[in-house]
Amino acid sequence: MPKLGMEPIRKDALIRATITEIGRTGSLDVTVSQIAKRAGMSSALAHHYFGSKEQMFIAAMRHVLTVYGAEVRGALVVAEGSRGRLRAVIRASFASVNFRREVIGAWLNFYVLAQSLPEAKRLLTVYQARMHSNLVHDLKKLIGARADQVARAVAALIDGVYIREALKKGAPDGAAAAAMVLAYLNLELEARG
Amino acid sequence: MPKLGMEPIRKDALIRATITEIGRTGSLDVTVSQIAKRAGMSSALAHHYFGSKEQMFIAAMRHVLTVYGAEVRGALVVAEGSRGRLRAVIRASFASVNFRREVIGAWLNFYVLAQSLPEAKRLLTVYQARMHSNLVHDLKKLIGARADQVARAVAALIDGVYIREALKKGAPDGAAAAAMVLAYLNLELEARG
DNA sequence: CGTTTTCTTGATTGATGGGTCAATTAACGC
DNA sequence: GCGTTAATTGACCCATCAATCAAGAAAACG
Repeated sequence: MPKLGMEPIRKDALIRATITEIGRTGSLDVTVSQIAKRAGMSSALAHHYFGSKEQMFIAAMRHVLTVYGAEVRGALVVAEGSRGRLRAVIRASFASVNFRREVIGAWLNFYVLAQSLPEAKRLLTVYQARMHSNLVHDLKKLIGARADQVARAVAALIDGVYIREALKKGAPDGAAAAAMVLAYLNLELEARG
Repeated sequence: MPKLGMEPIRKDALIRATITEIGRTGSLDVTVSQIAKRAGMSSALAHHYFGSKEQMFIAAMRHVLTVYGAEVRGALVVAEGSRGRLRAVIRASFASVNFRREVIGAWLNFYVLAQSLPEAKRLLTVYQARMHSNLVHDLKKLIGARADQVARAVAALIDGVYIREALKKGAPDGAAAAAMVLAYLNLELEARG
C-alpha cells in the first residue's frame, strides 16, 4: 500500500484536522485520536509524523500564521498609498481564509497555548512584531510620533474583535469586524496630528 | 479538629487557589490536587465542597466577575457626569484588584472555557451585557446614535488590551492600559457628533 | 454520655489518553 | 529477485487524574 511521498500530504491533513478539532471543541483538550480520525488515519501515524501532540499544535499554529502572513503580503502589493496599505493590513486580518469559525476558535486557543508553551509564545511574538511593524511603517508617514501608540491600539482592537467573534454565535462577519477597526483608524487619521 | 463553619472558608480558599493556579500555569490543565494543595487541603475535600472540578472553575470565574462588578459599581457612585462615568468604567476594568498577572491569565482561560462550557458562556454573556449597557447609557447622552457602535469598539478594545497584557512579560501596567482605552474614548467624544 | 453531624483524608477505582513497538505491506534501487 | 526503506496500524504500556469511599476525629446537641 505504501504510496511514497505521503509525508507532506499526511502532515497537511493533520494540521487541518488539528485546527478543525480545536476550533470545533473550542479547547486544547483534543485527543490525538480525534485529530487522526478526522484526518483519516490512525493515531500512531500521527505520532509517527509529528512525534508529539505538542508538535501538532505548533505546526497548526504556524500554519495559521503563515496563511495570514501570505494574505497580508498579497493585500499589500496591490494597495496604494500609506492609507491604502493600512486598510489592506486590517482587511487582510479579517479575510475569509482566516476569519472562519474553526480558525477563530483555534486562534483564541493559540493565545492560551502561548502562555505555557515557549515555542507558541515565540510564534505569537513574531506575528505581533510583524503586525506592529506593518502598521507603524505607514502610520509614521501620516501621523508621525503618534504612530507607535496608534499601532498598538489598532493591534489590540483587532485582537479584541477576534475574541468577541469567537464567543458570539452565528456566522462570523469579517466585513463588519474590519469596519469597526477601519472606523477607528479613520478617526485617528482625521484627528489633529 | 472539626471547627464548624468551615465551608465558606474552604470554598473561598479553593476559589482563590483555582484562580492562582490557572493564572500561574496559564491553562485550564490544572489538577484538583494542585488547587487543593495550594489551598492547604486534600483533593478529596475540594471535591467534597464543590462536587467537581468544573464547579470550581465556574465558581472561580463567577468570583472574578463579581469582584469586577463591585469595582465598577464602586467607581460609578463617585463619578460625576456622563464623561466621568465612562472614564470610571474603563478605569475600573484595569483596577489593581483584577489587573494582576494571575487574574489576567485566568481571564483569558475563562474565555476559552466559555467556548465549551455553557454555564461559563452564560457568565461571560452577562458580563458583556452589563459592560455594554454601562457604556451605552452614558455614550448616548454624548454622541447619540453612534453610542452602540462605539460601546462595542470600547469593549473590544478592553478585551484586546487584556489579552495582550496576558502575553507580554513584566508586571502589568493598569494605568497605561486604561490610558489607551481612554485615549480612544476621547477621540470618539471629540469627533463630530 | 452517646449519638449525630461536620470535617477531613488516605486509599482506591476506573477511565482516559499520550506515546511506543512489533509486525505487515508494498514500492524502490540495484 | 532481494535487501532497503517508507507507510501504516492494532495492541500495548503506563502515567495521570477525577471522582468515590470508608473511616477517623472532634465538636455540637440533647
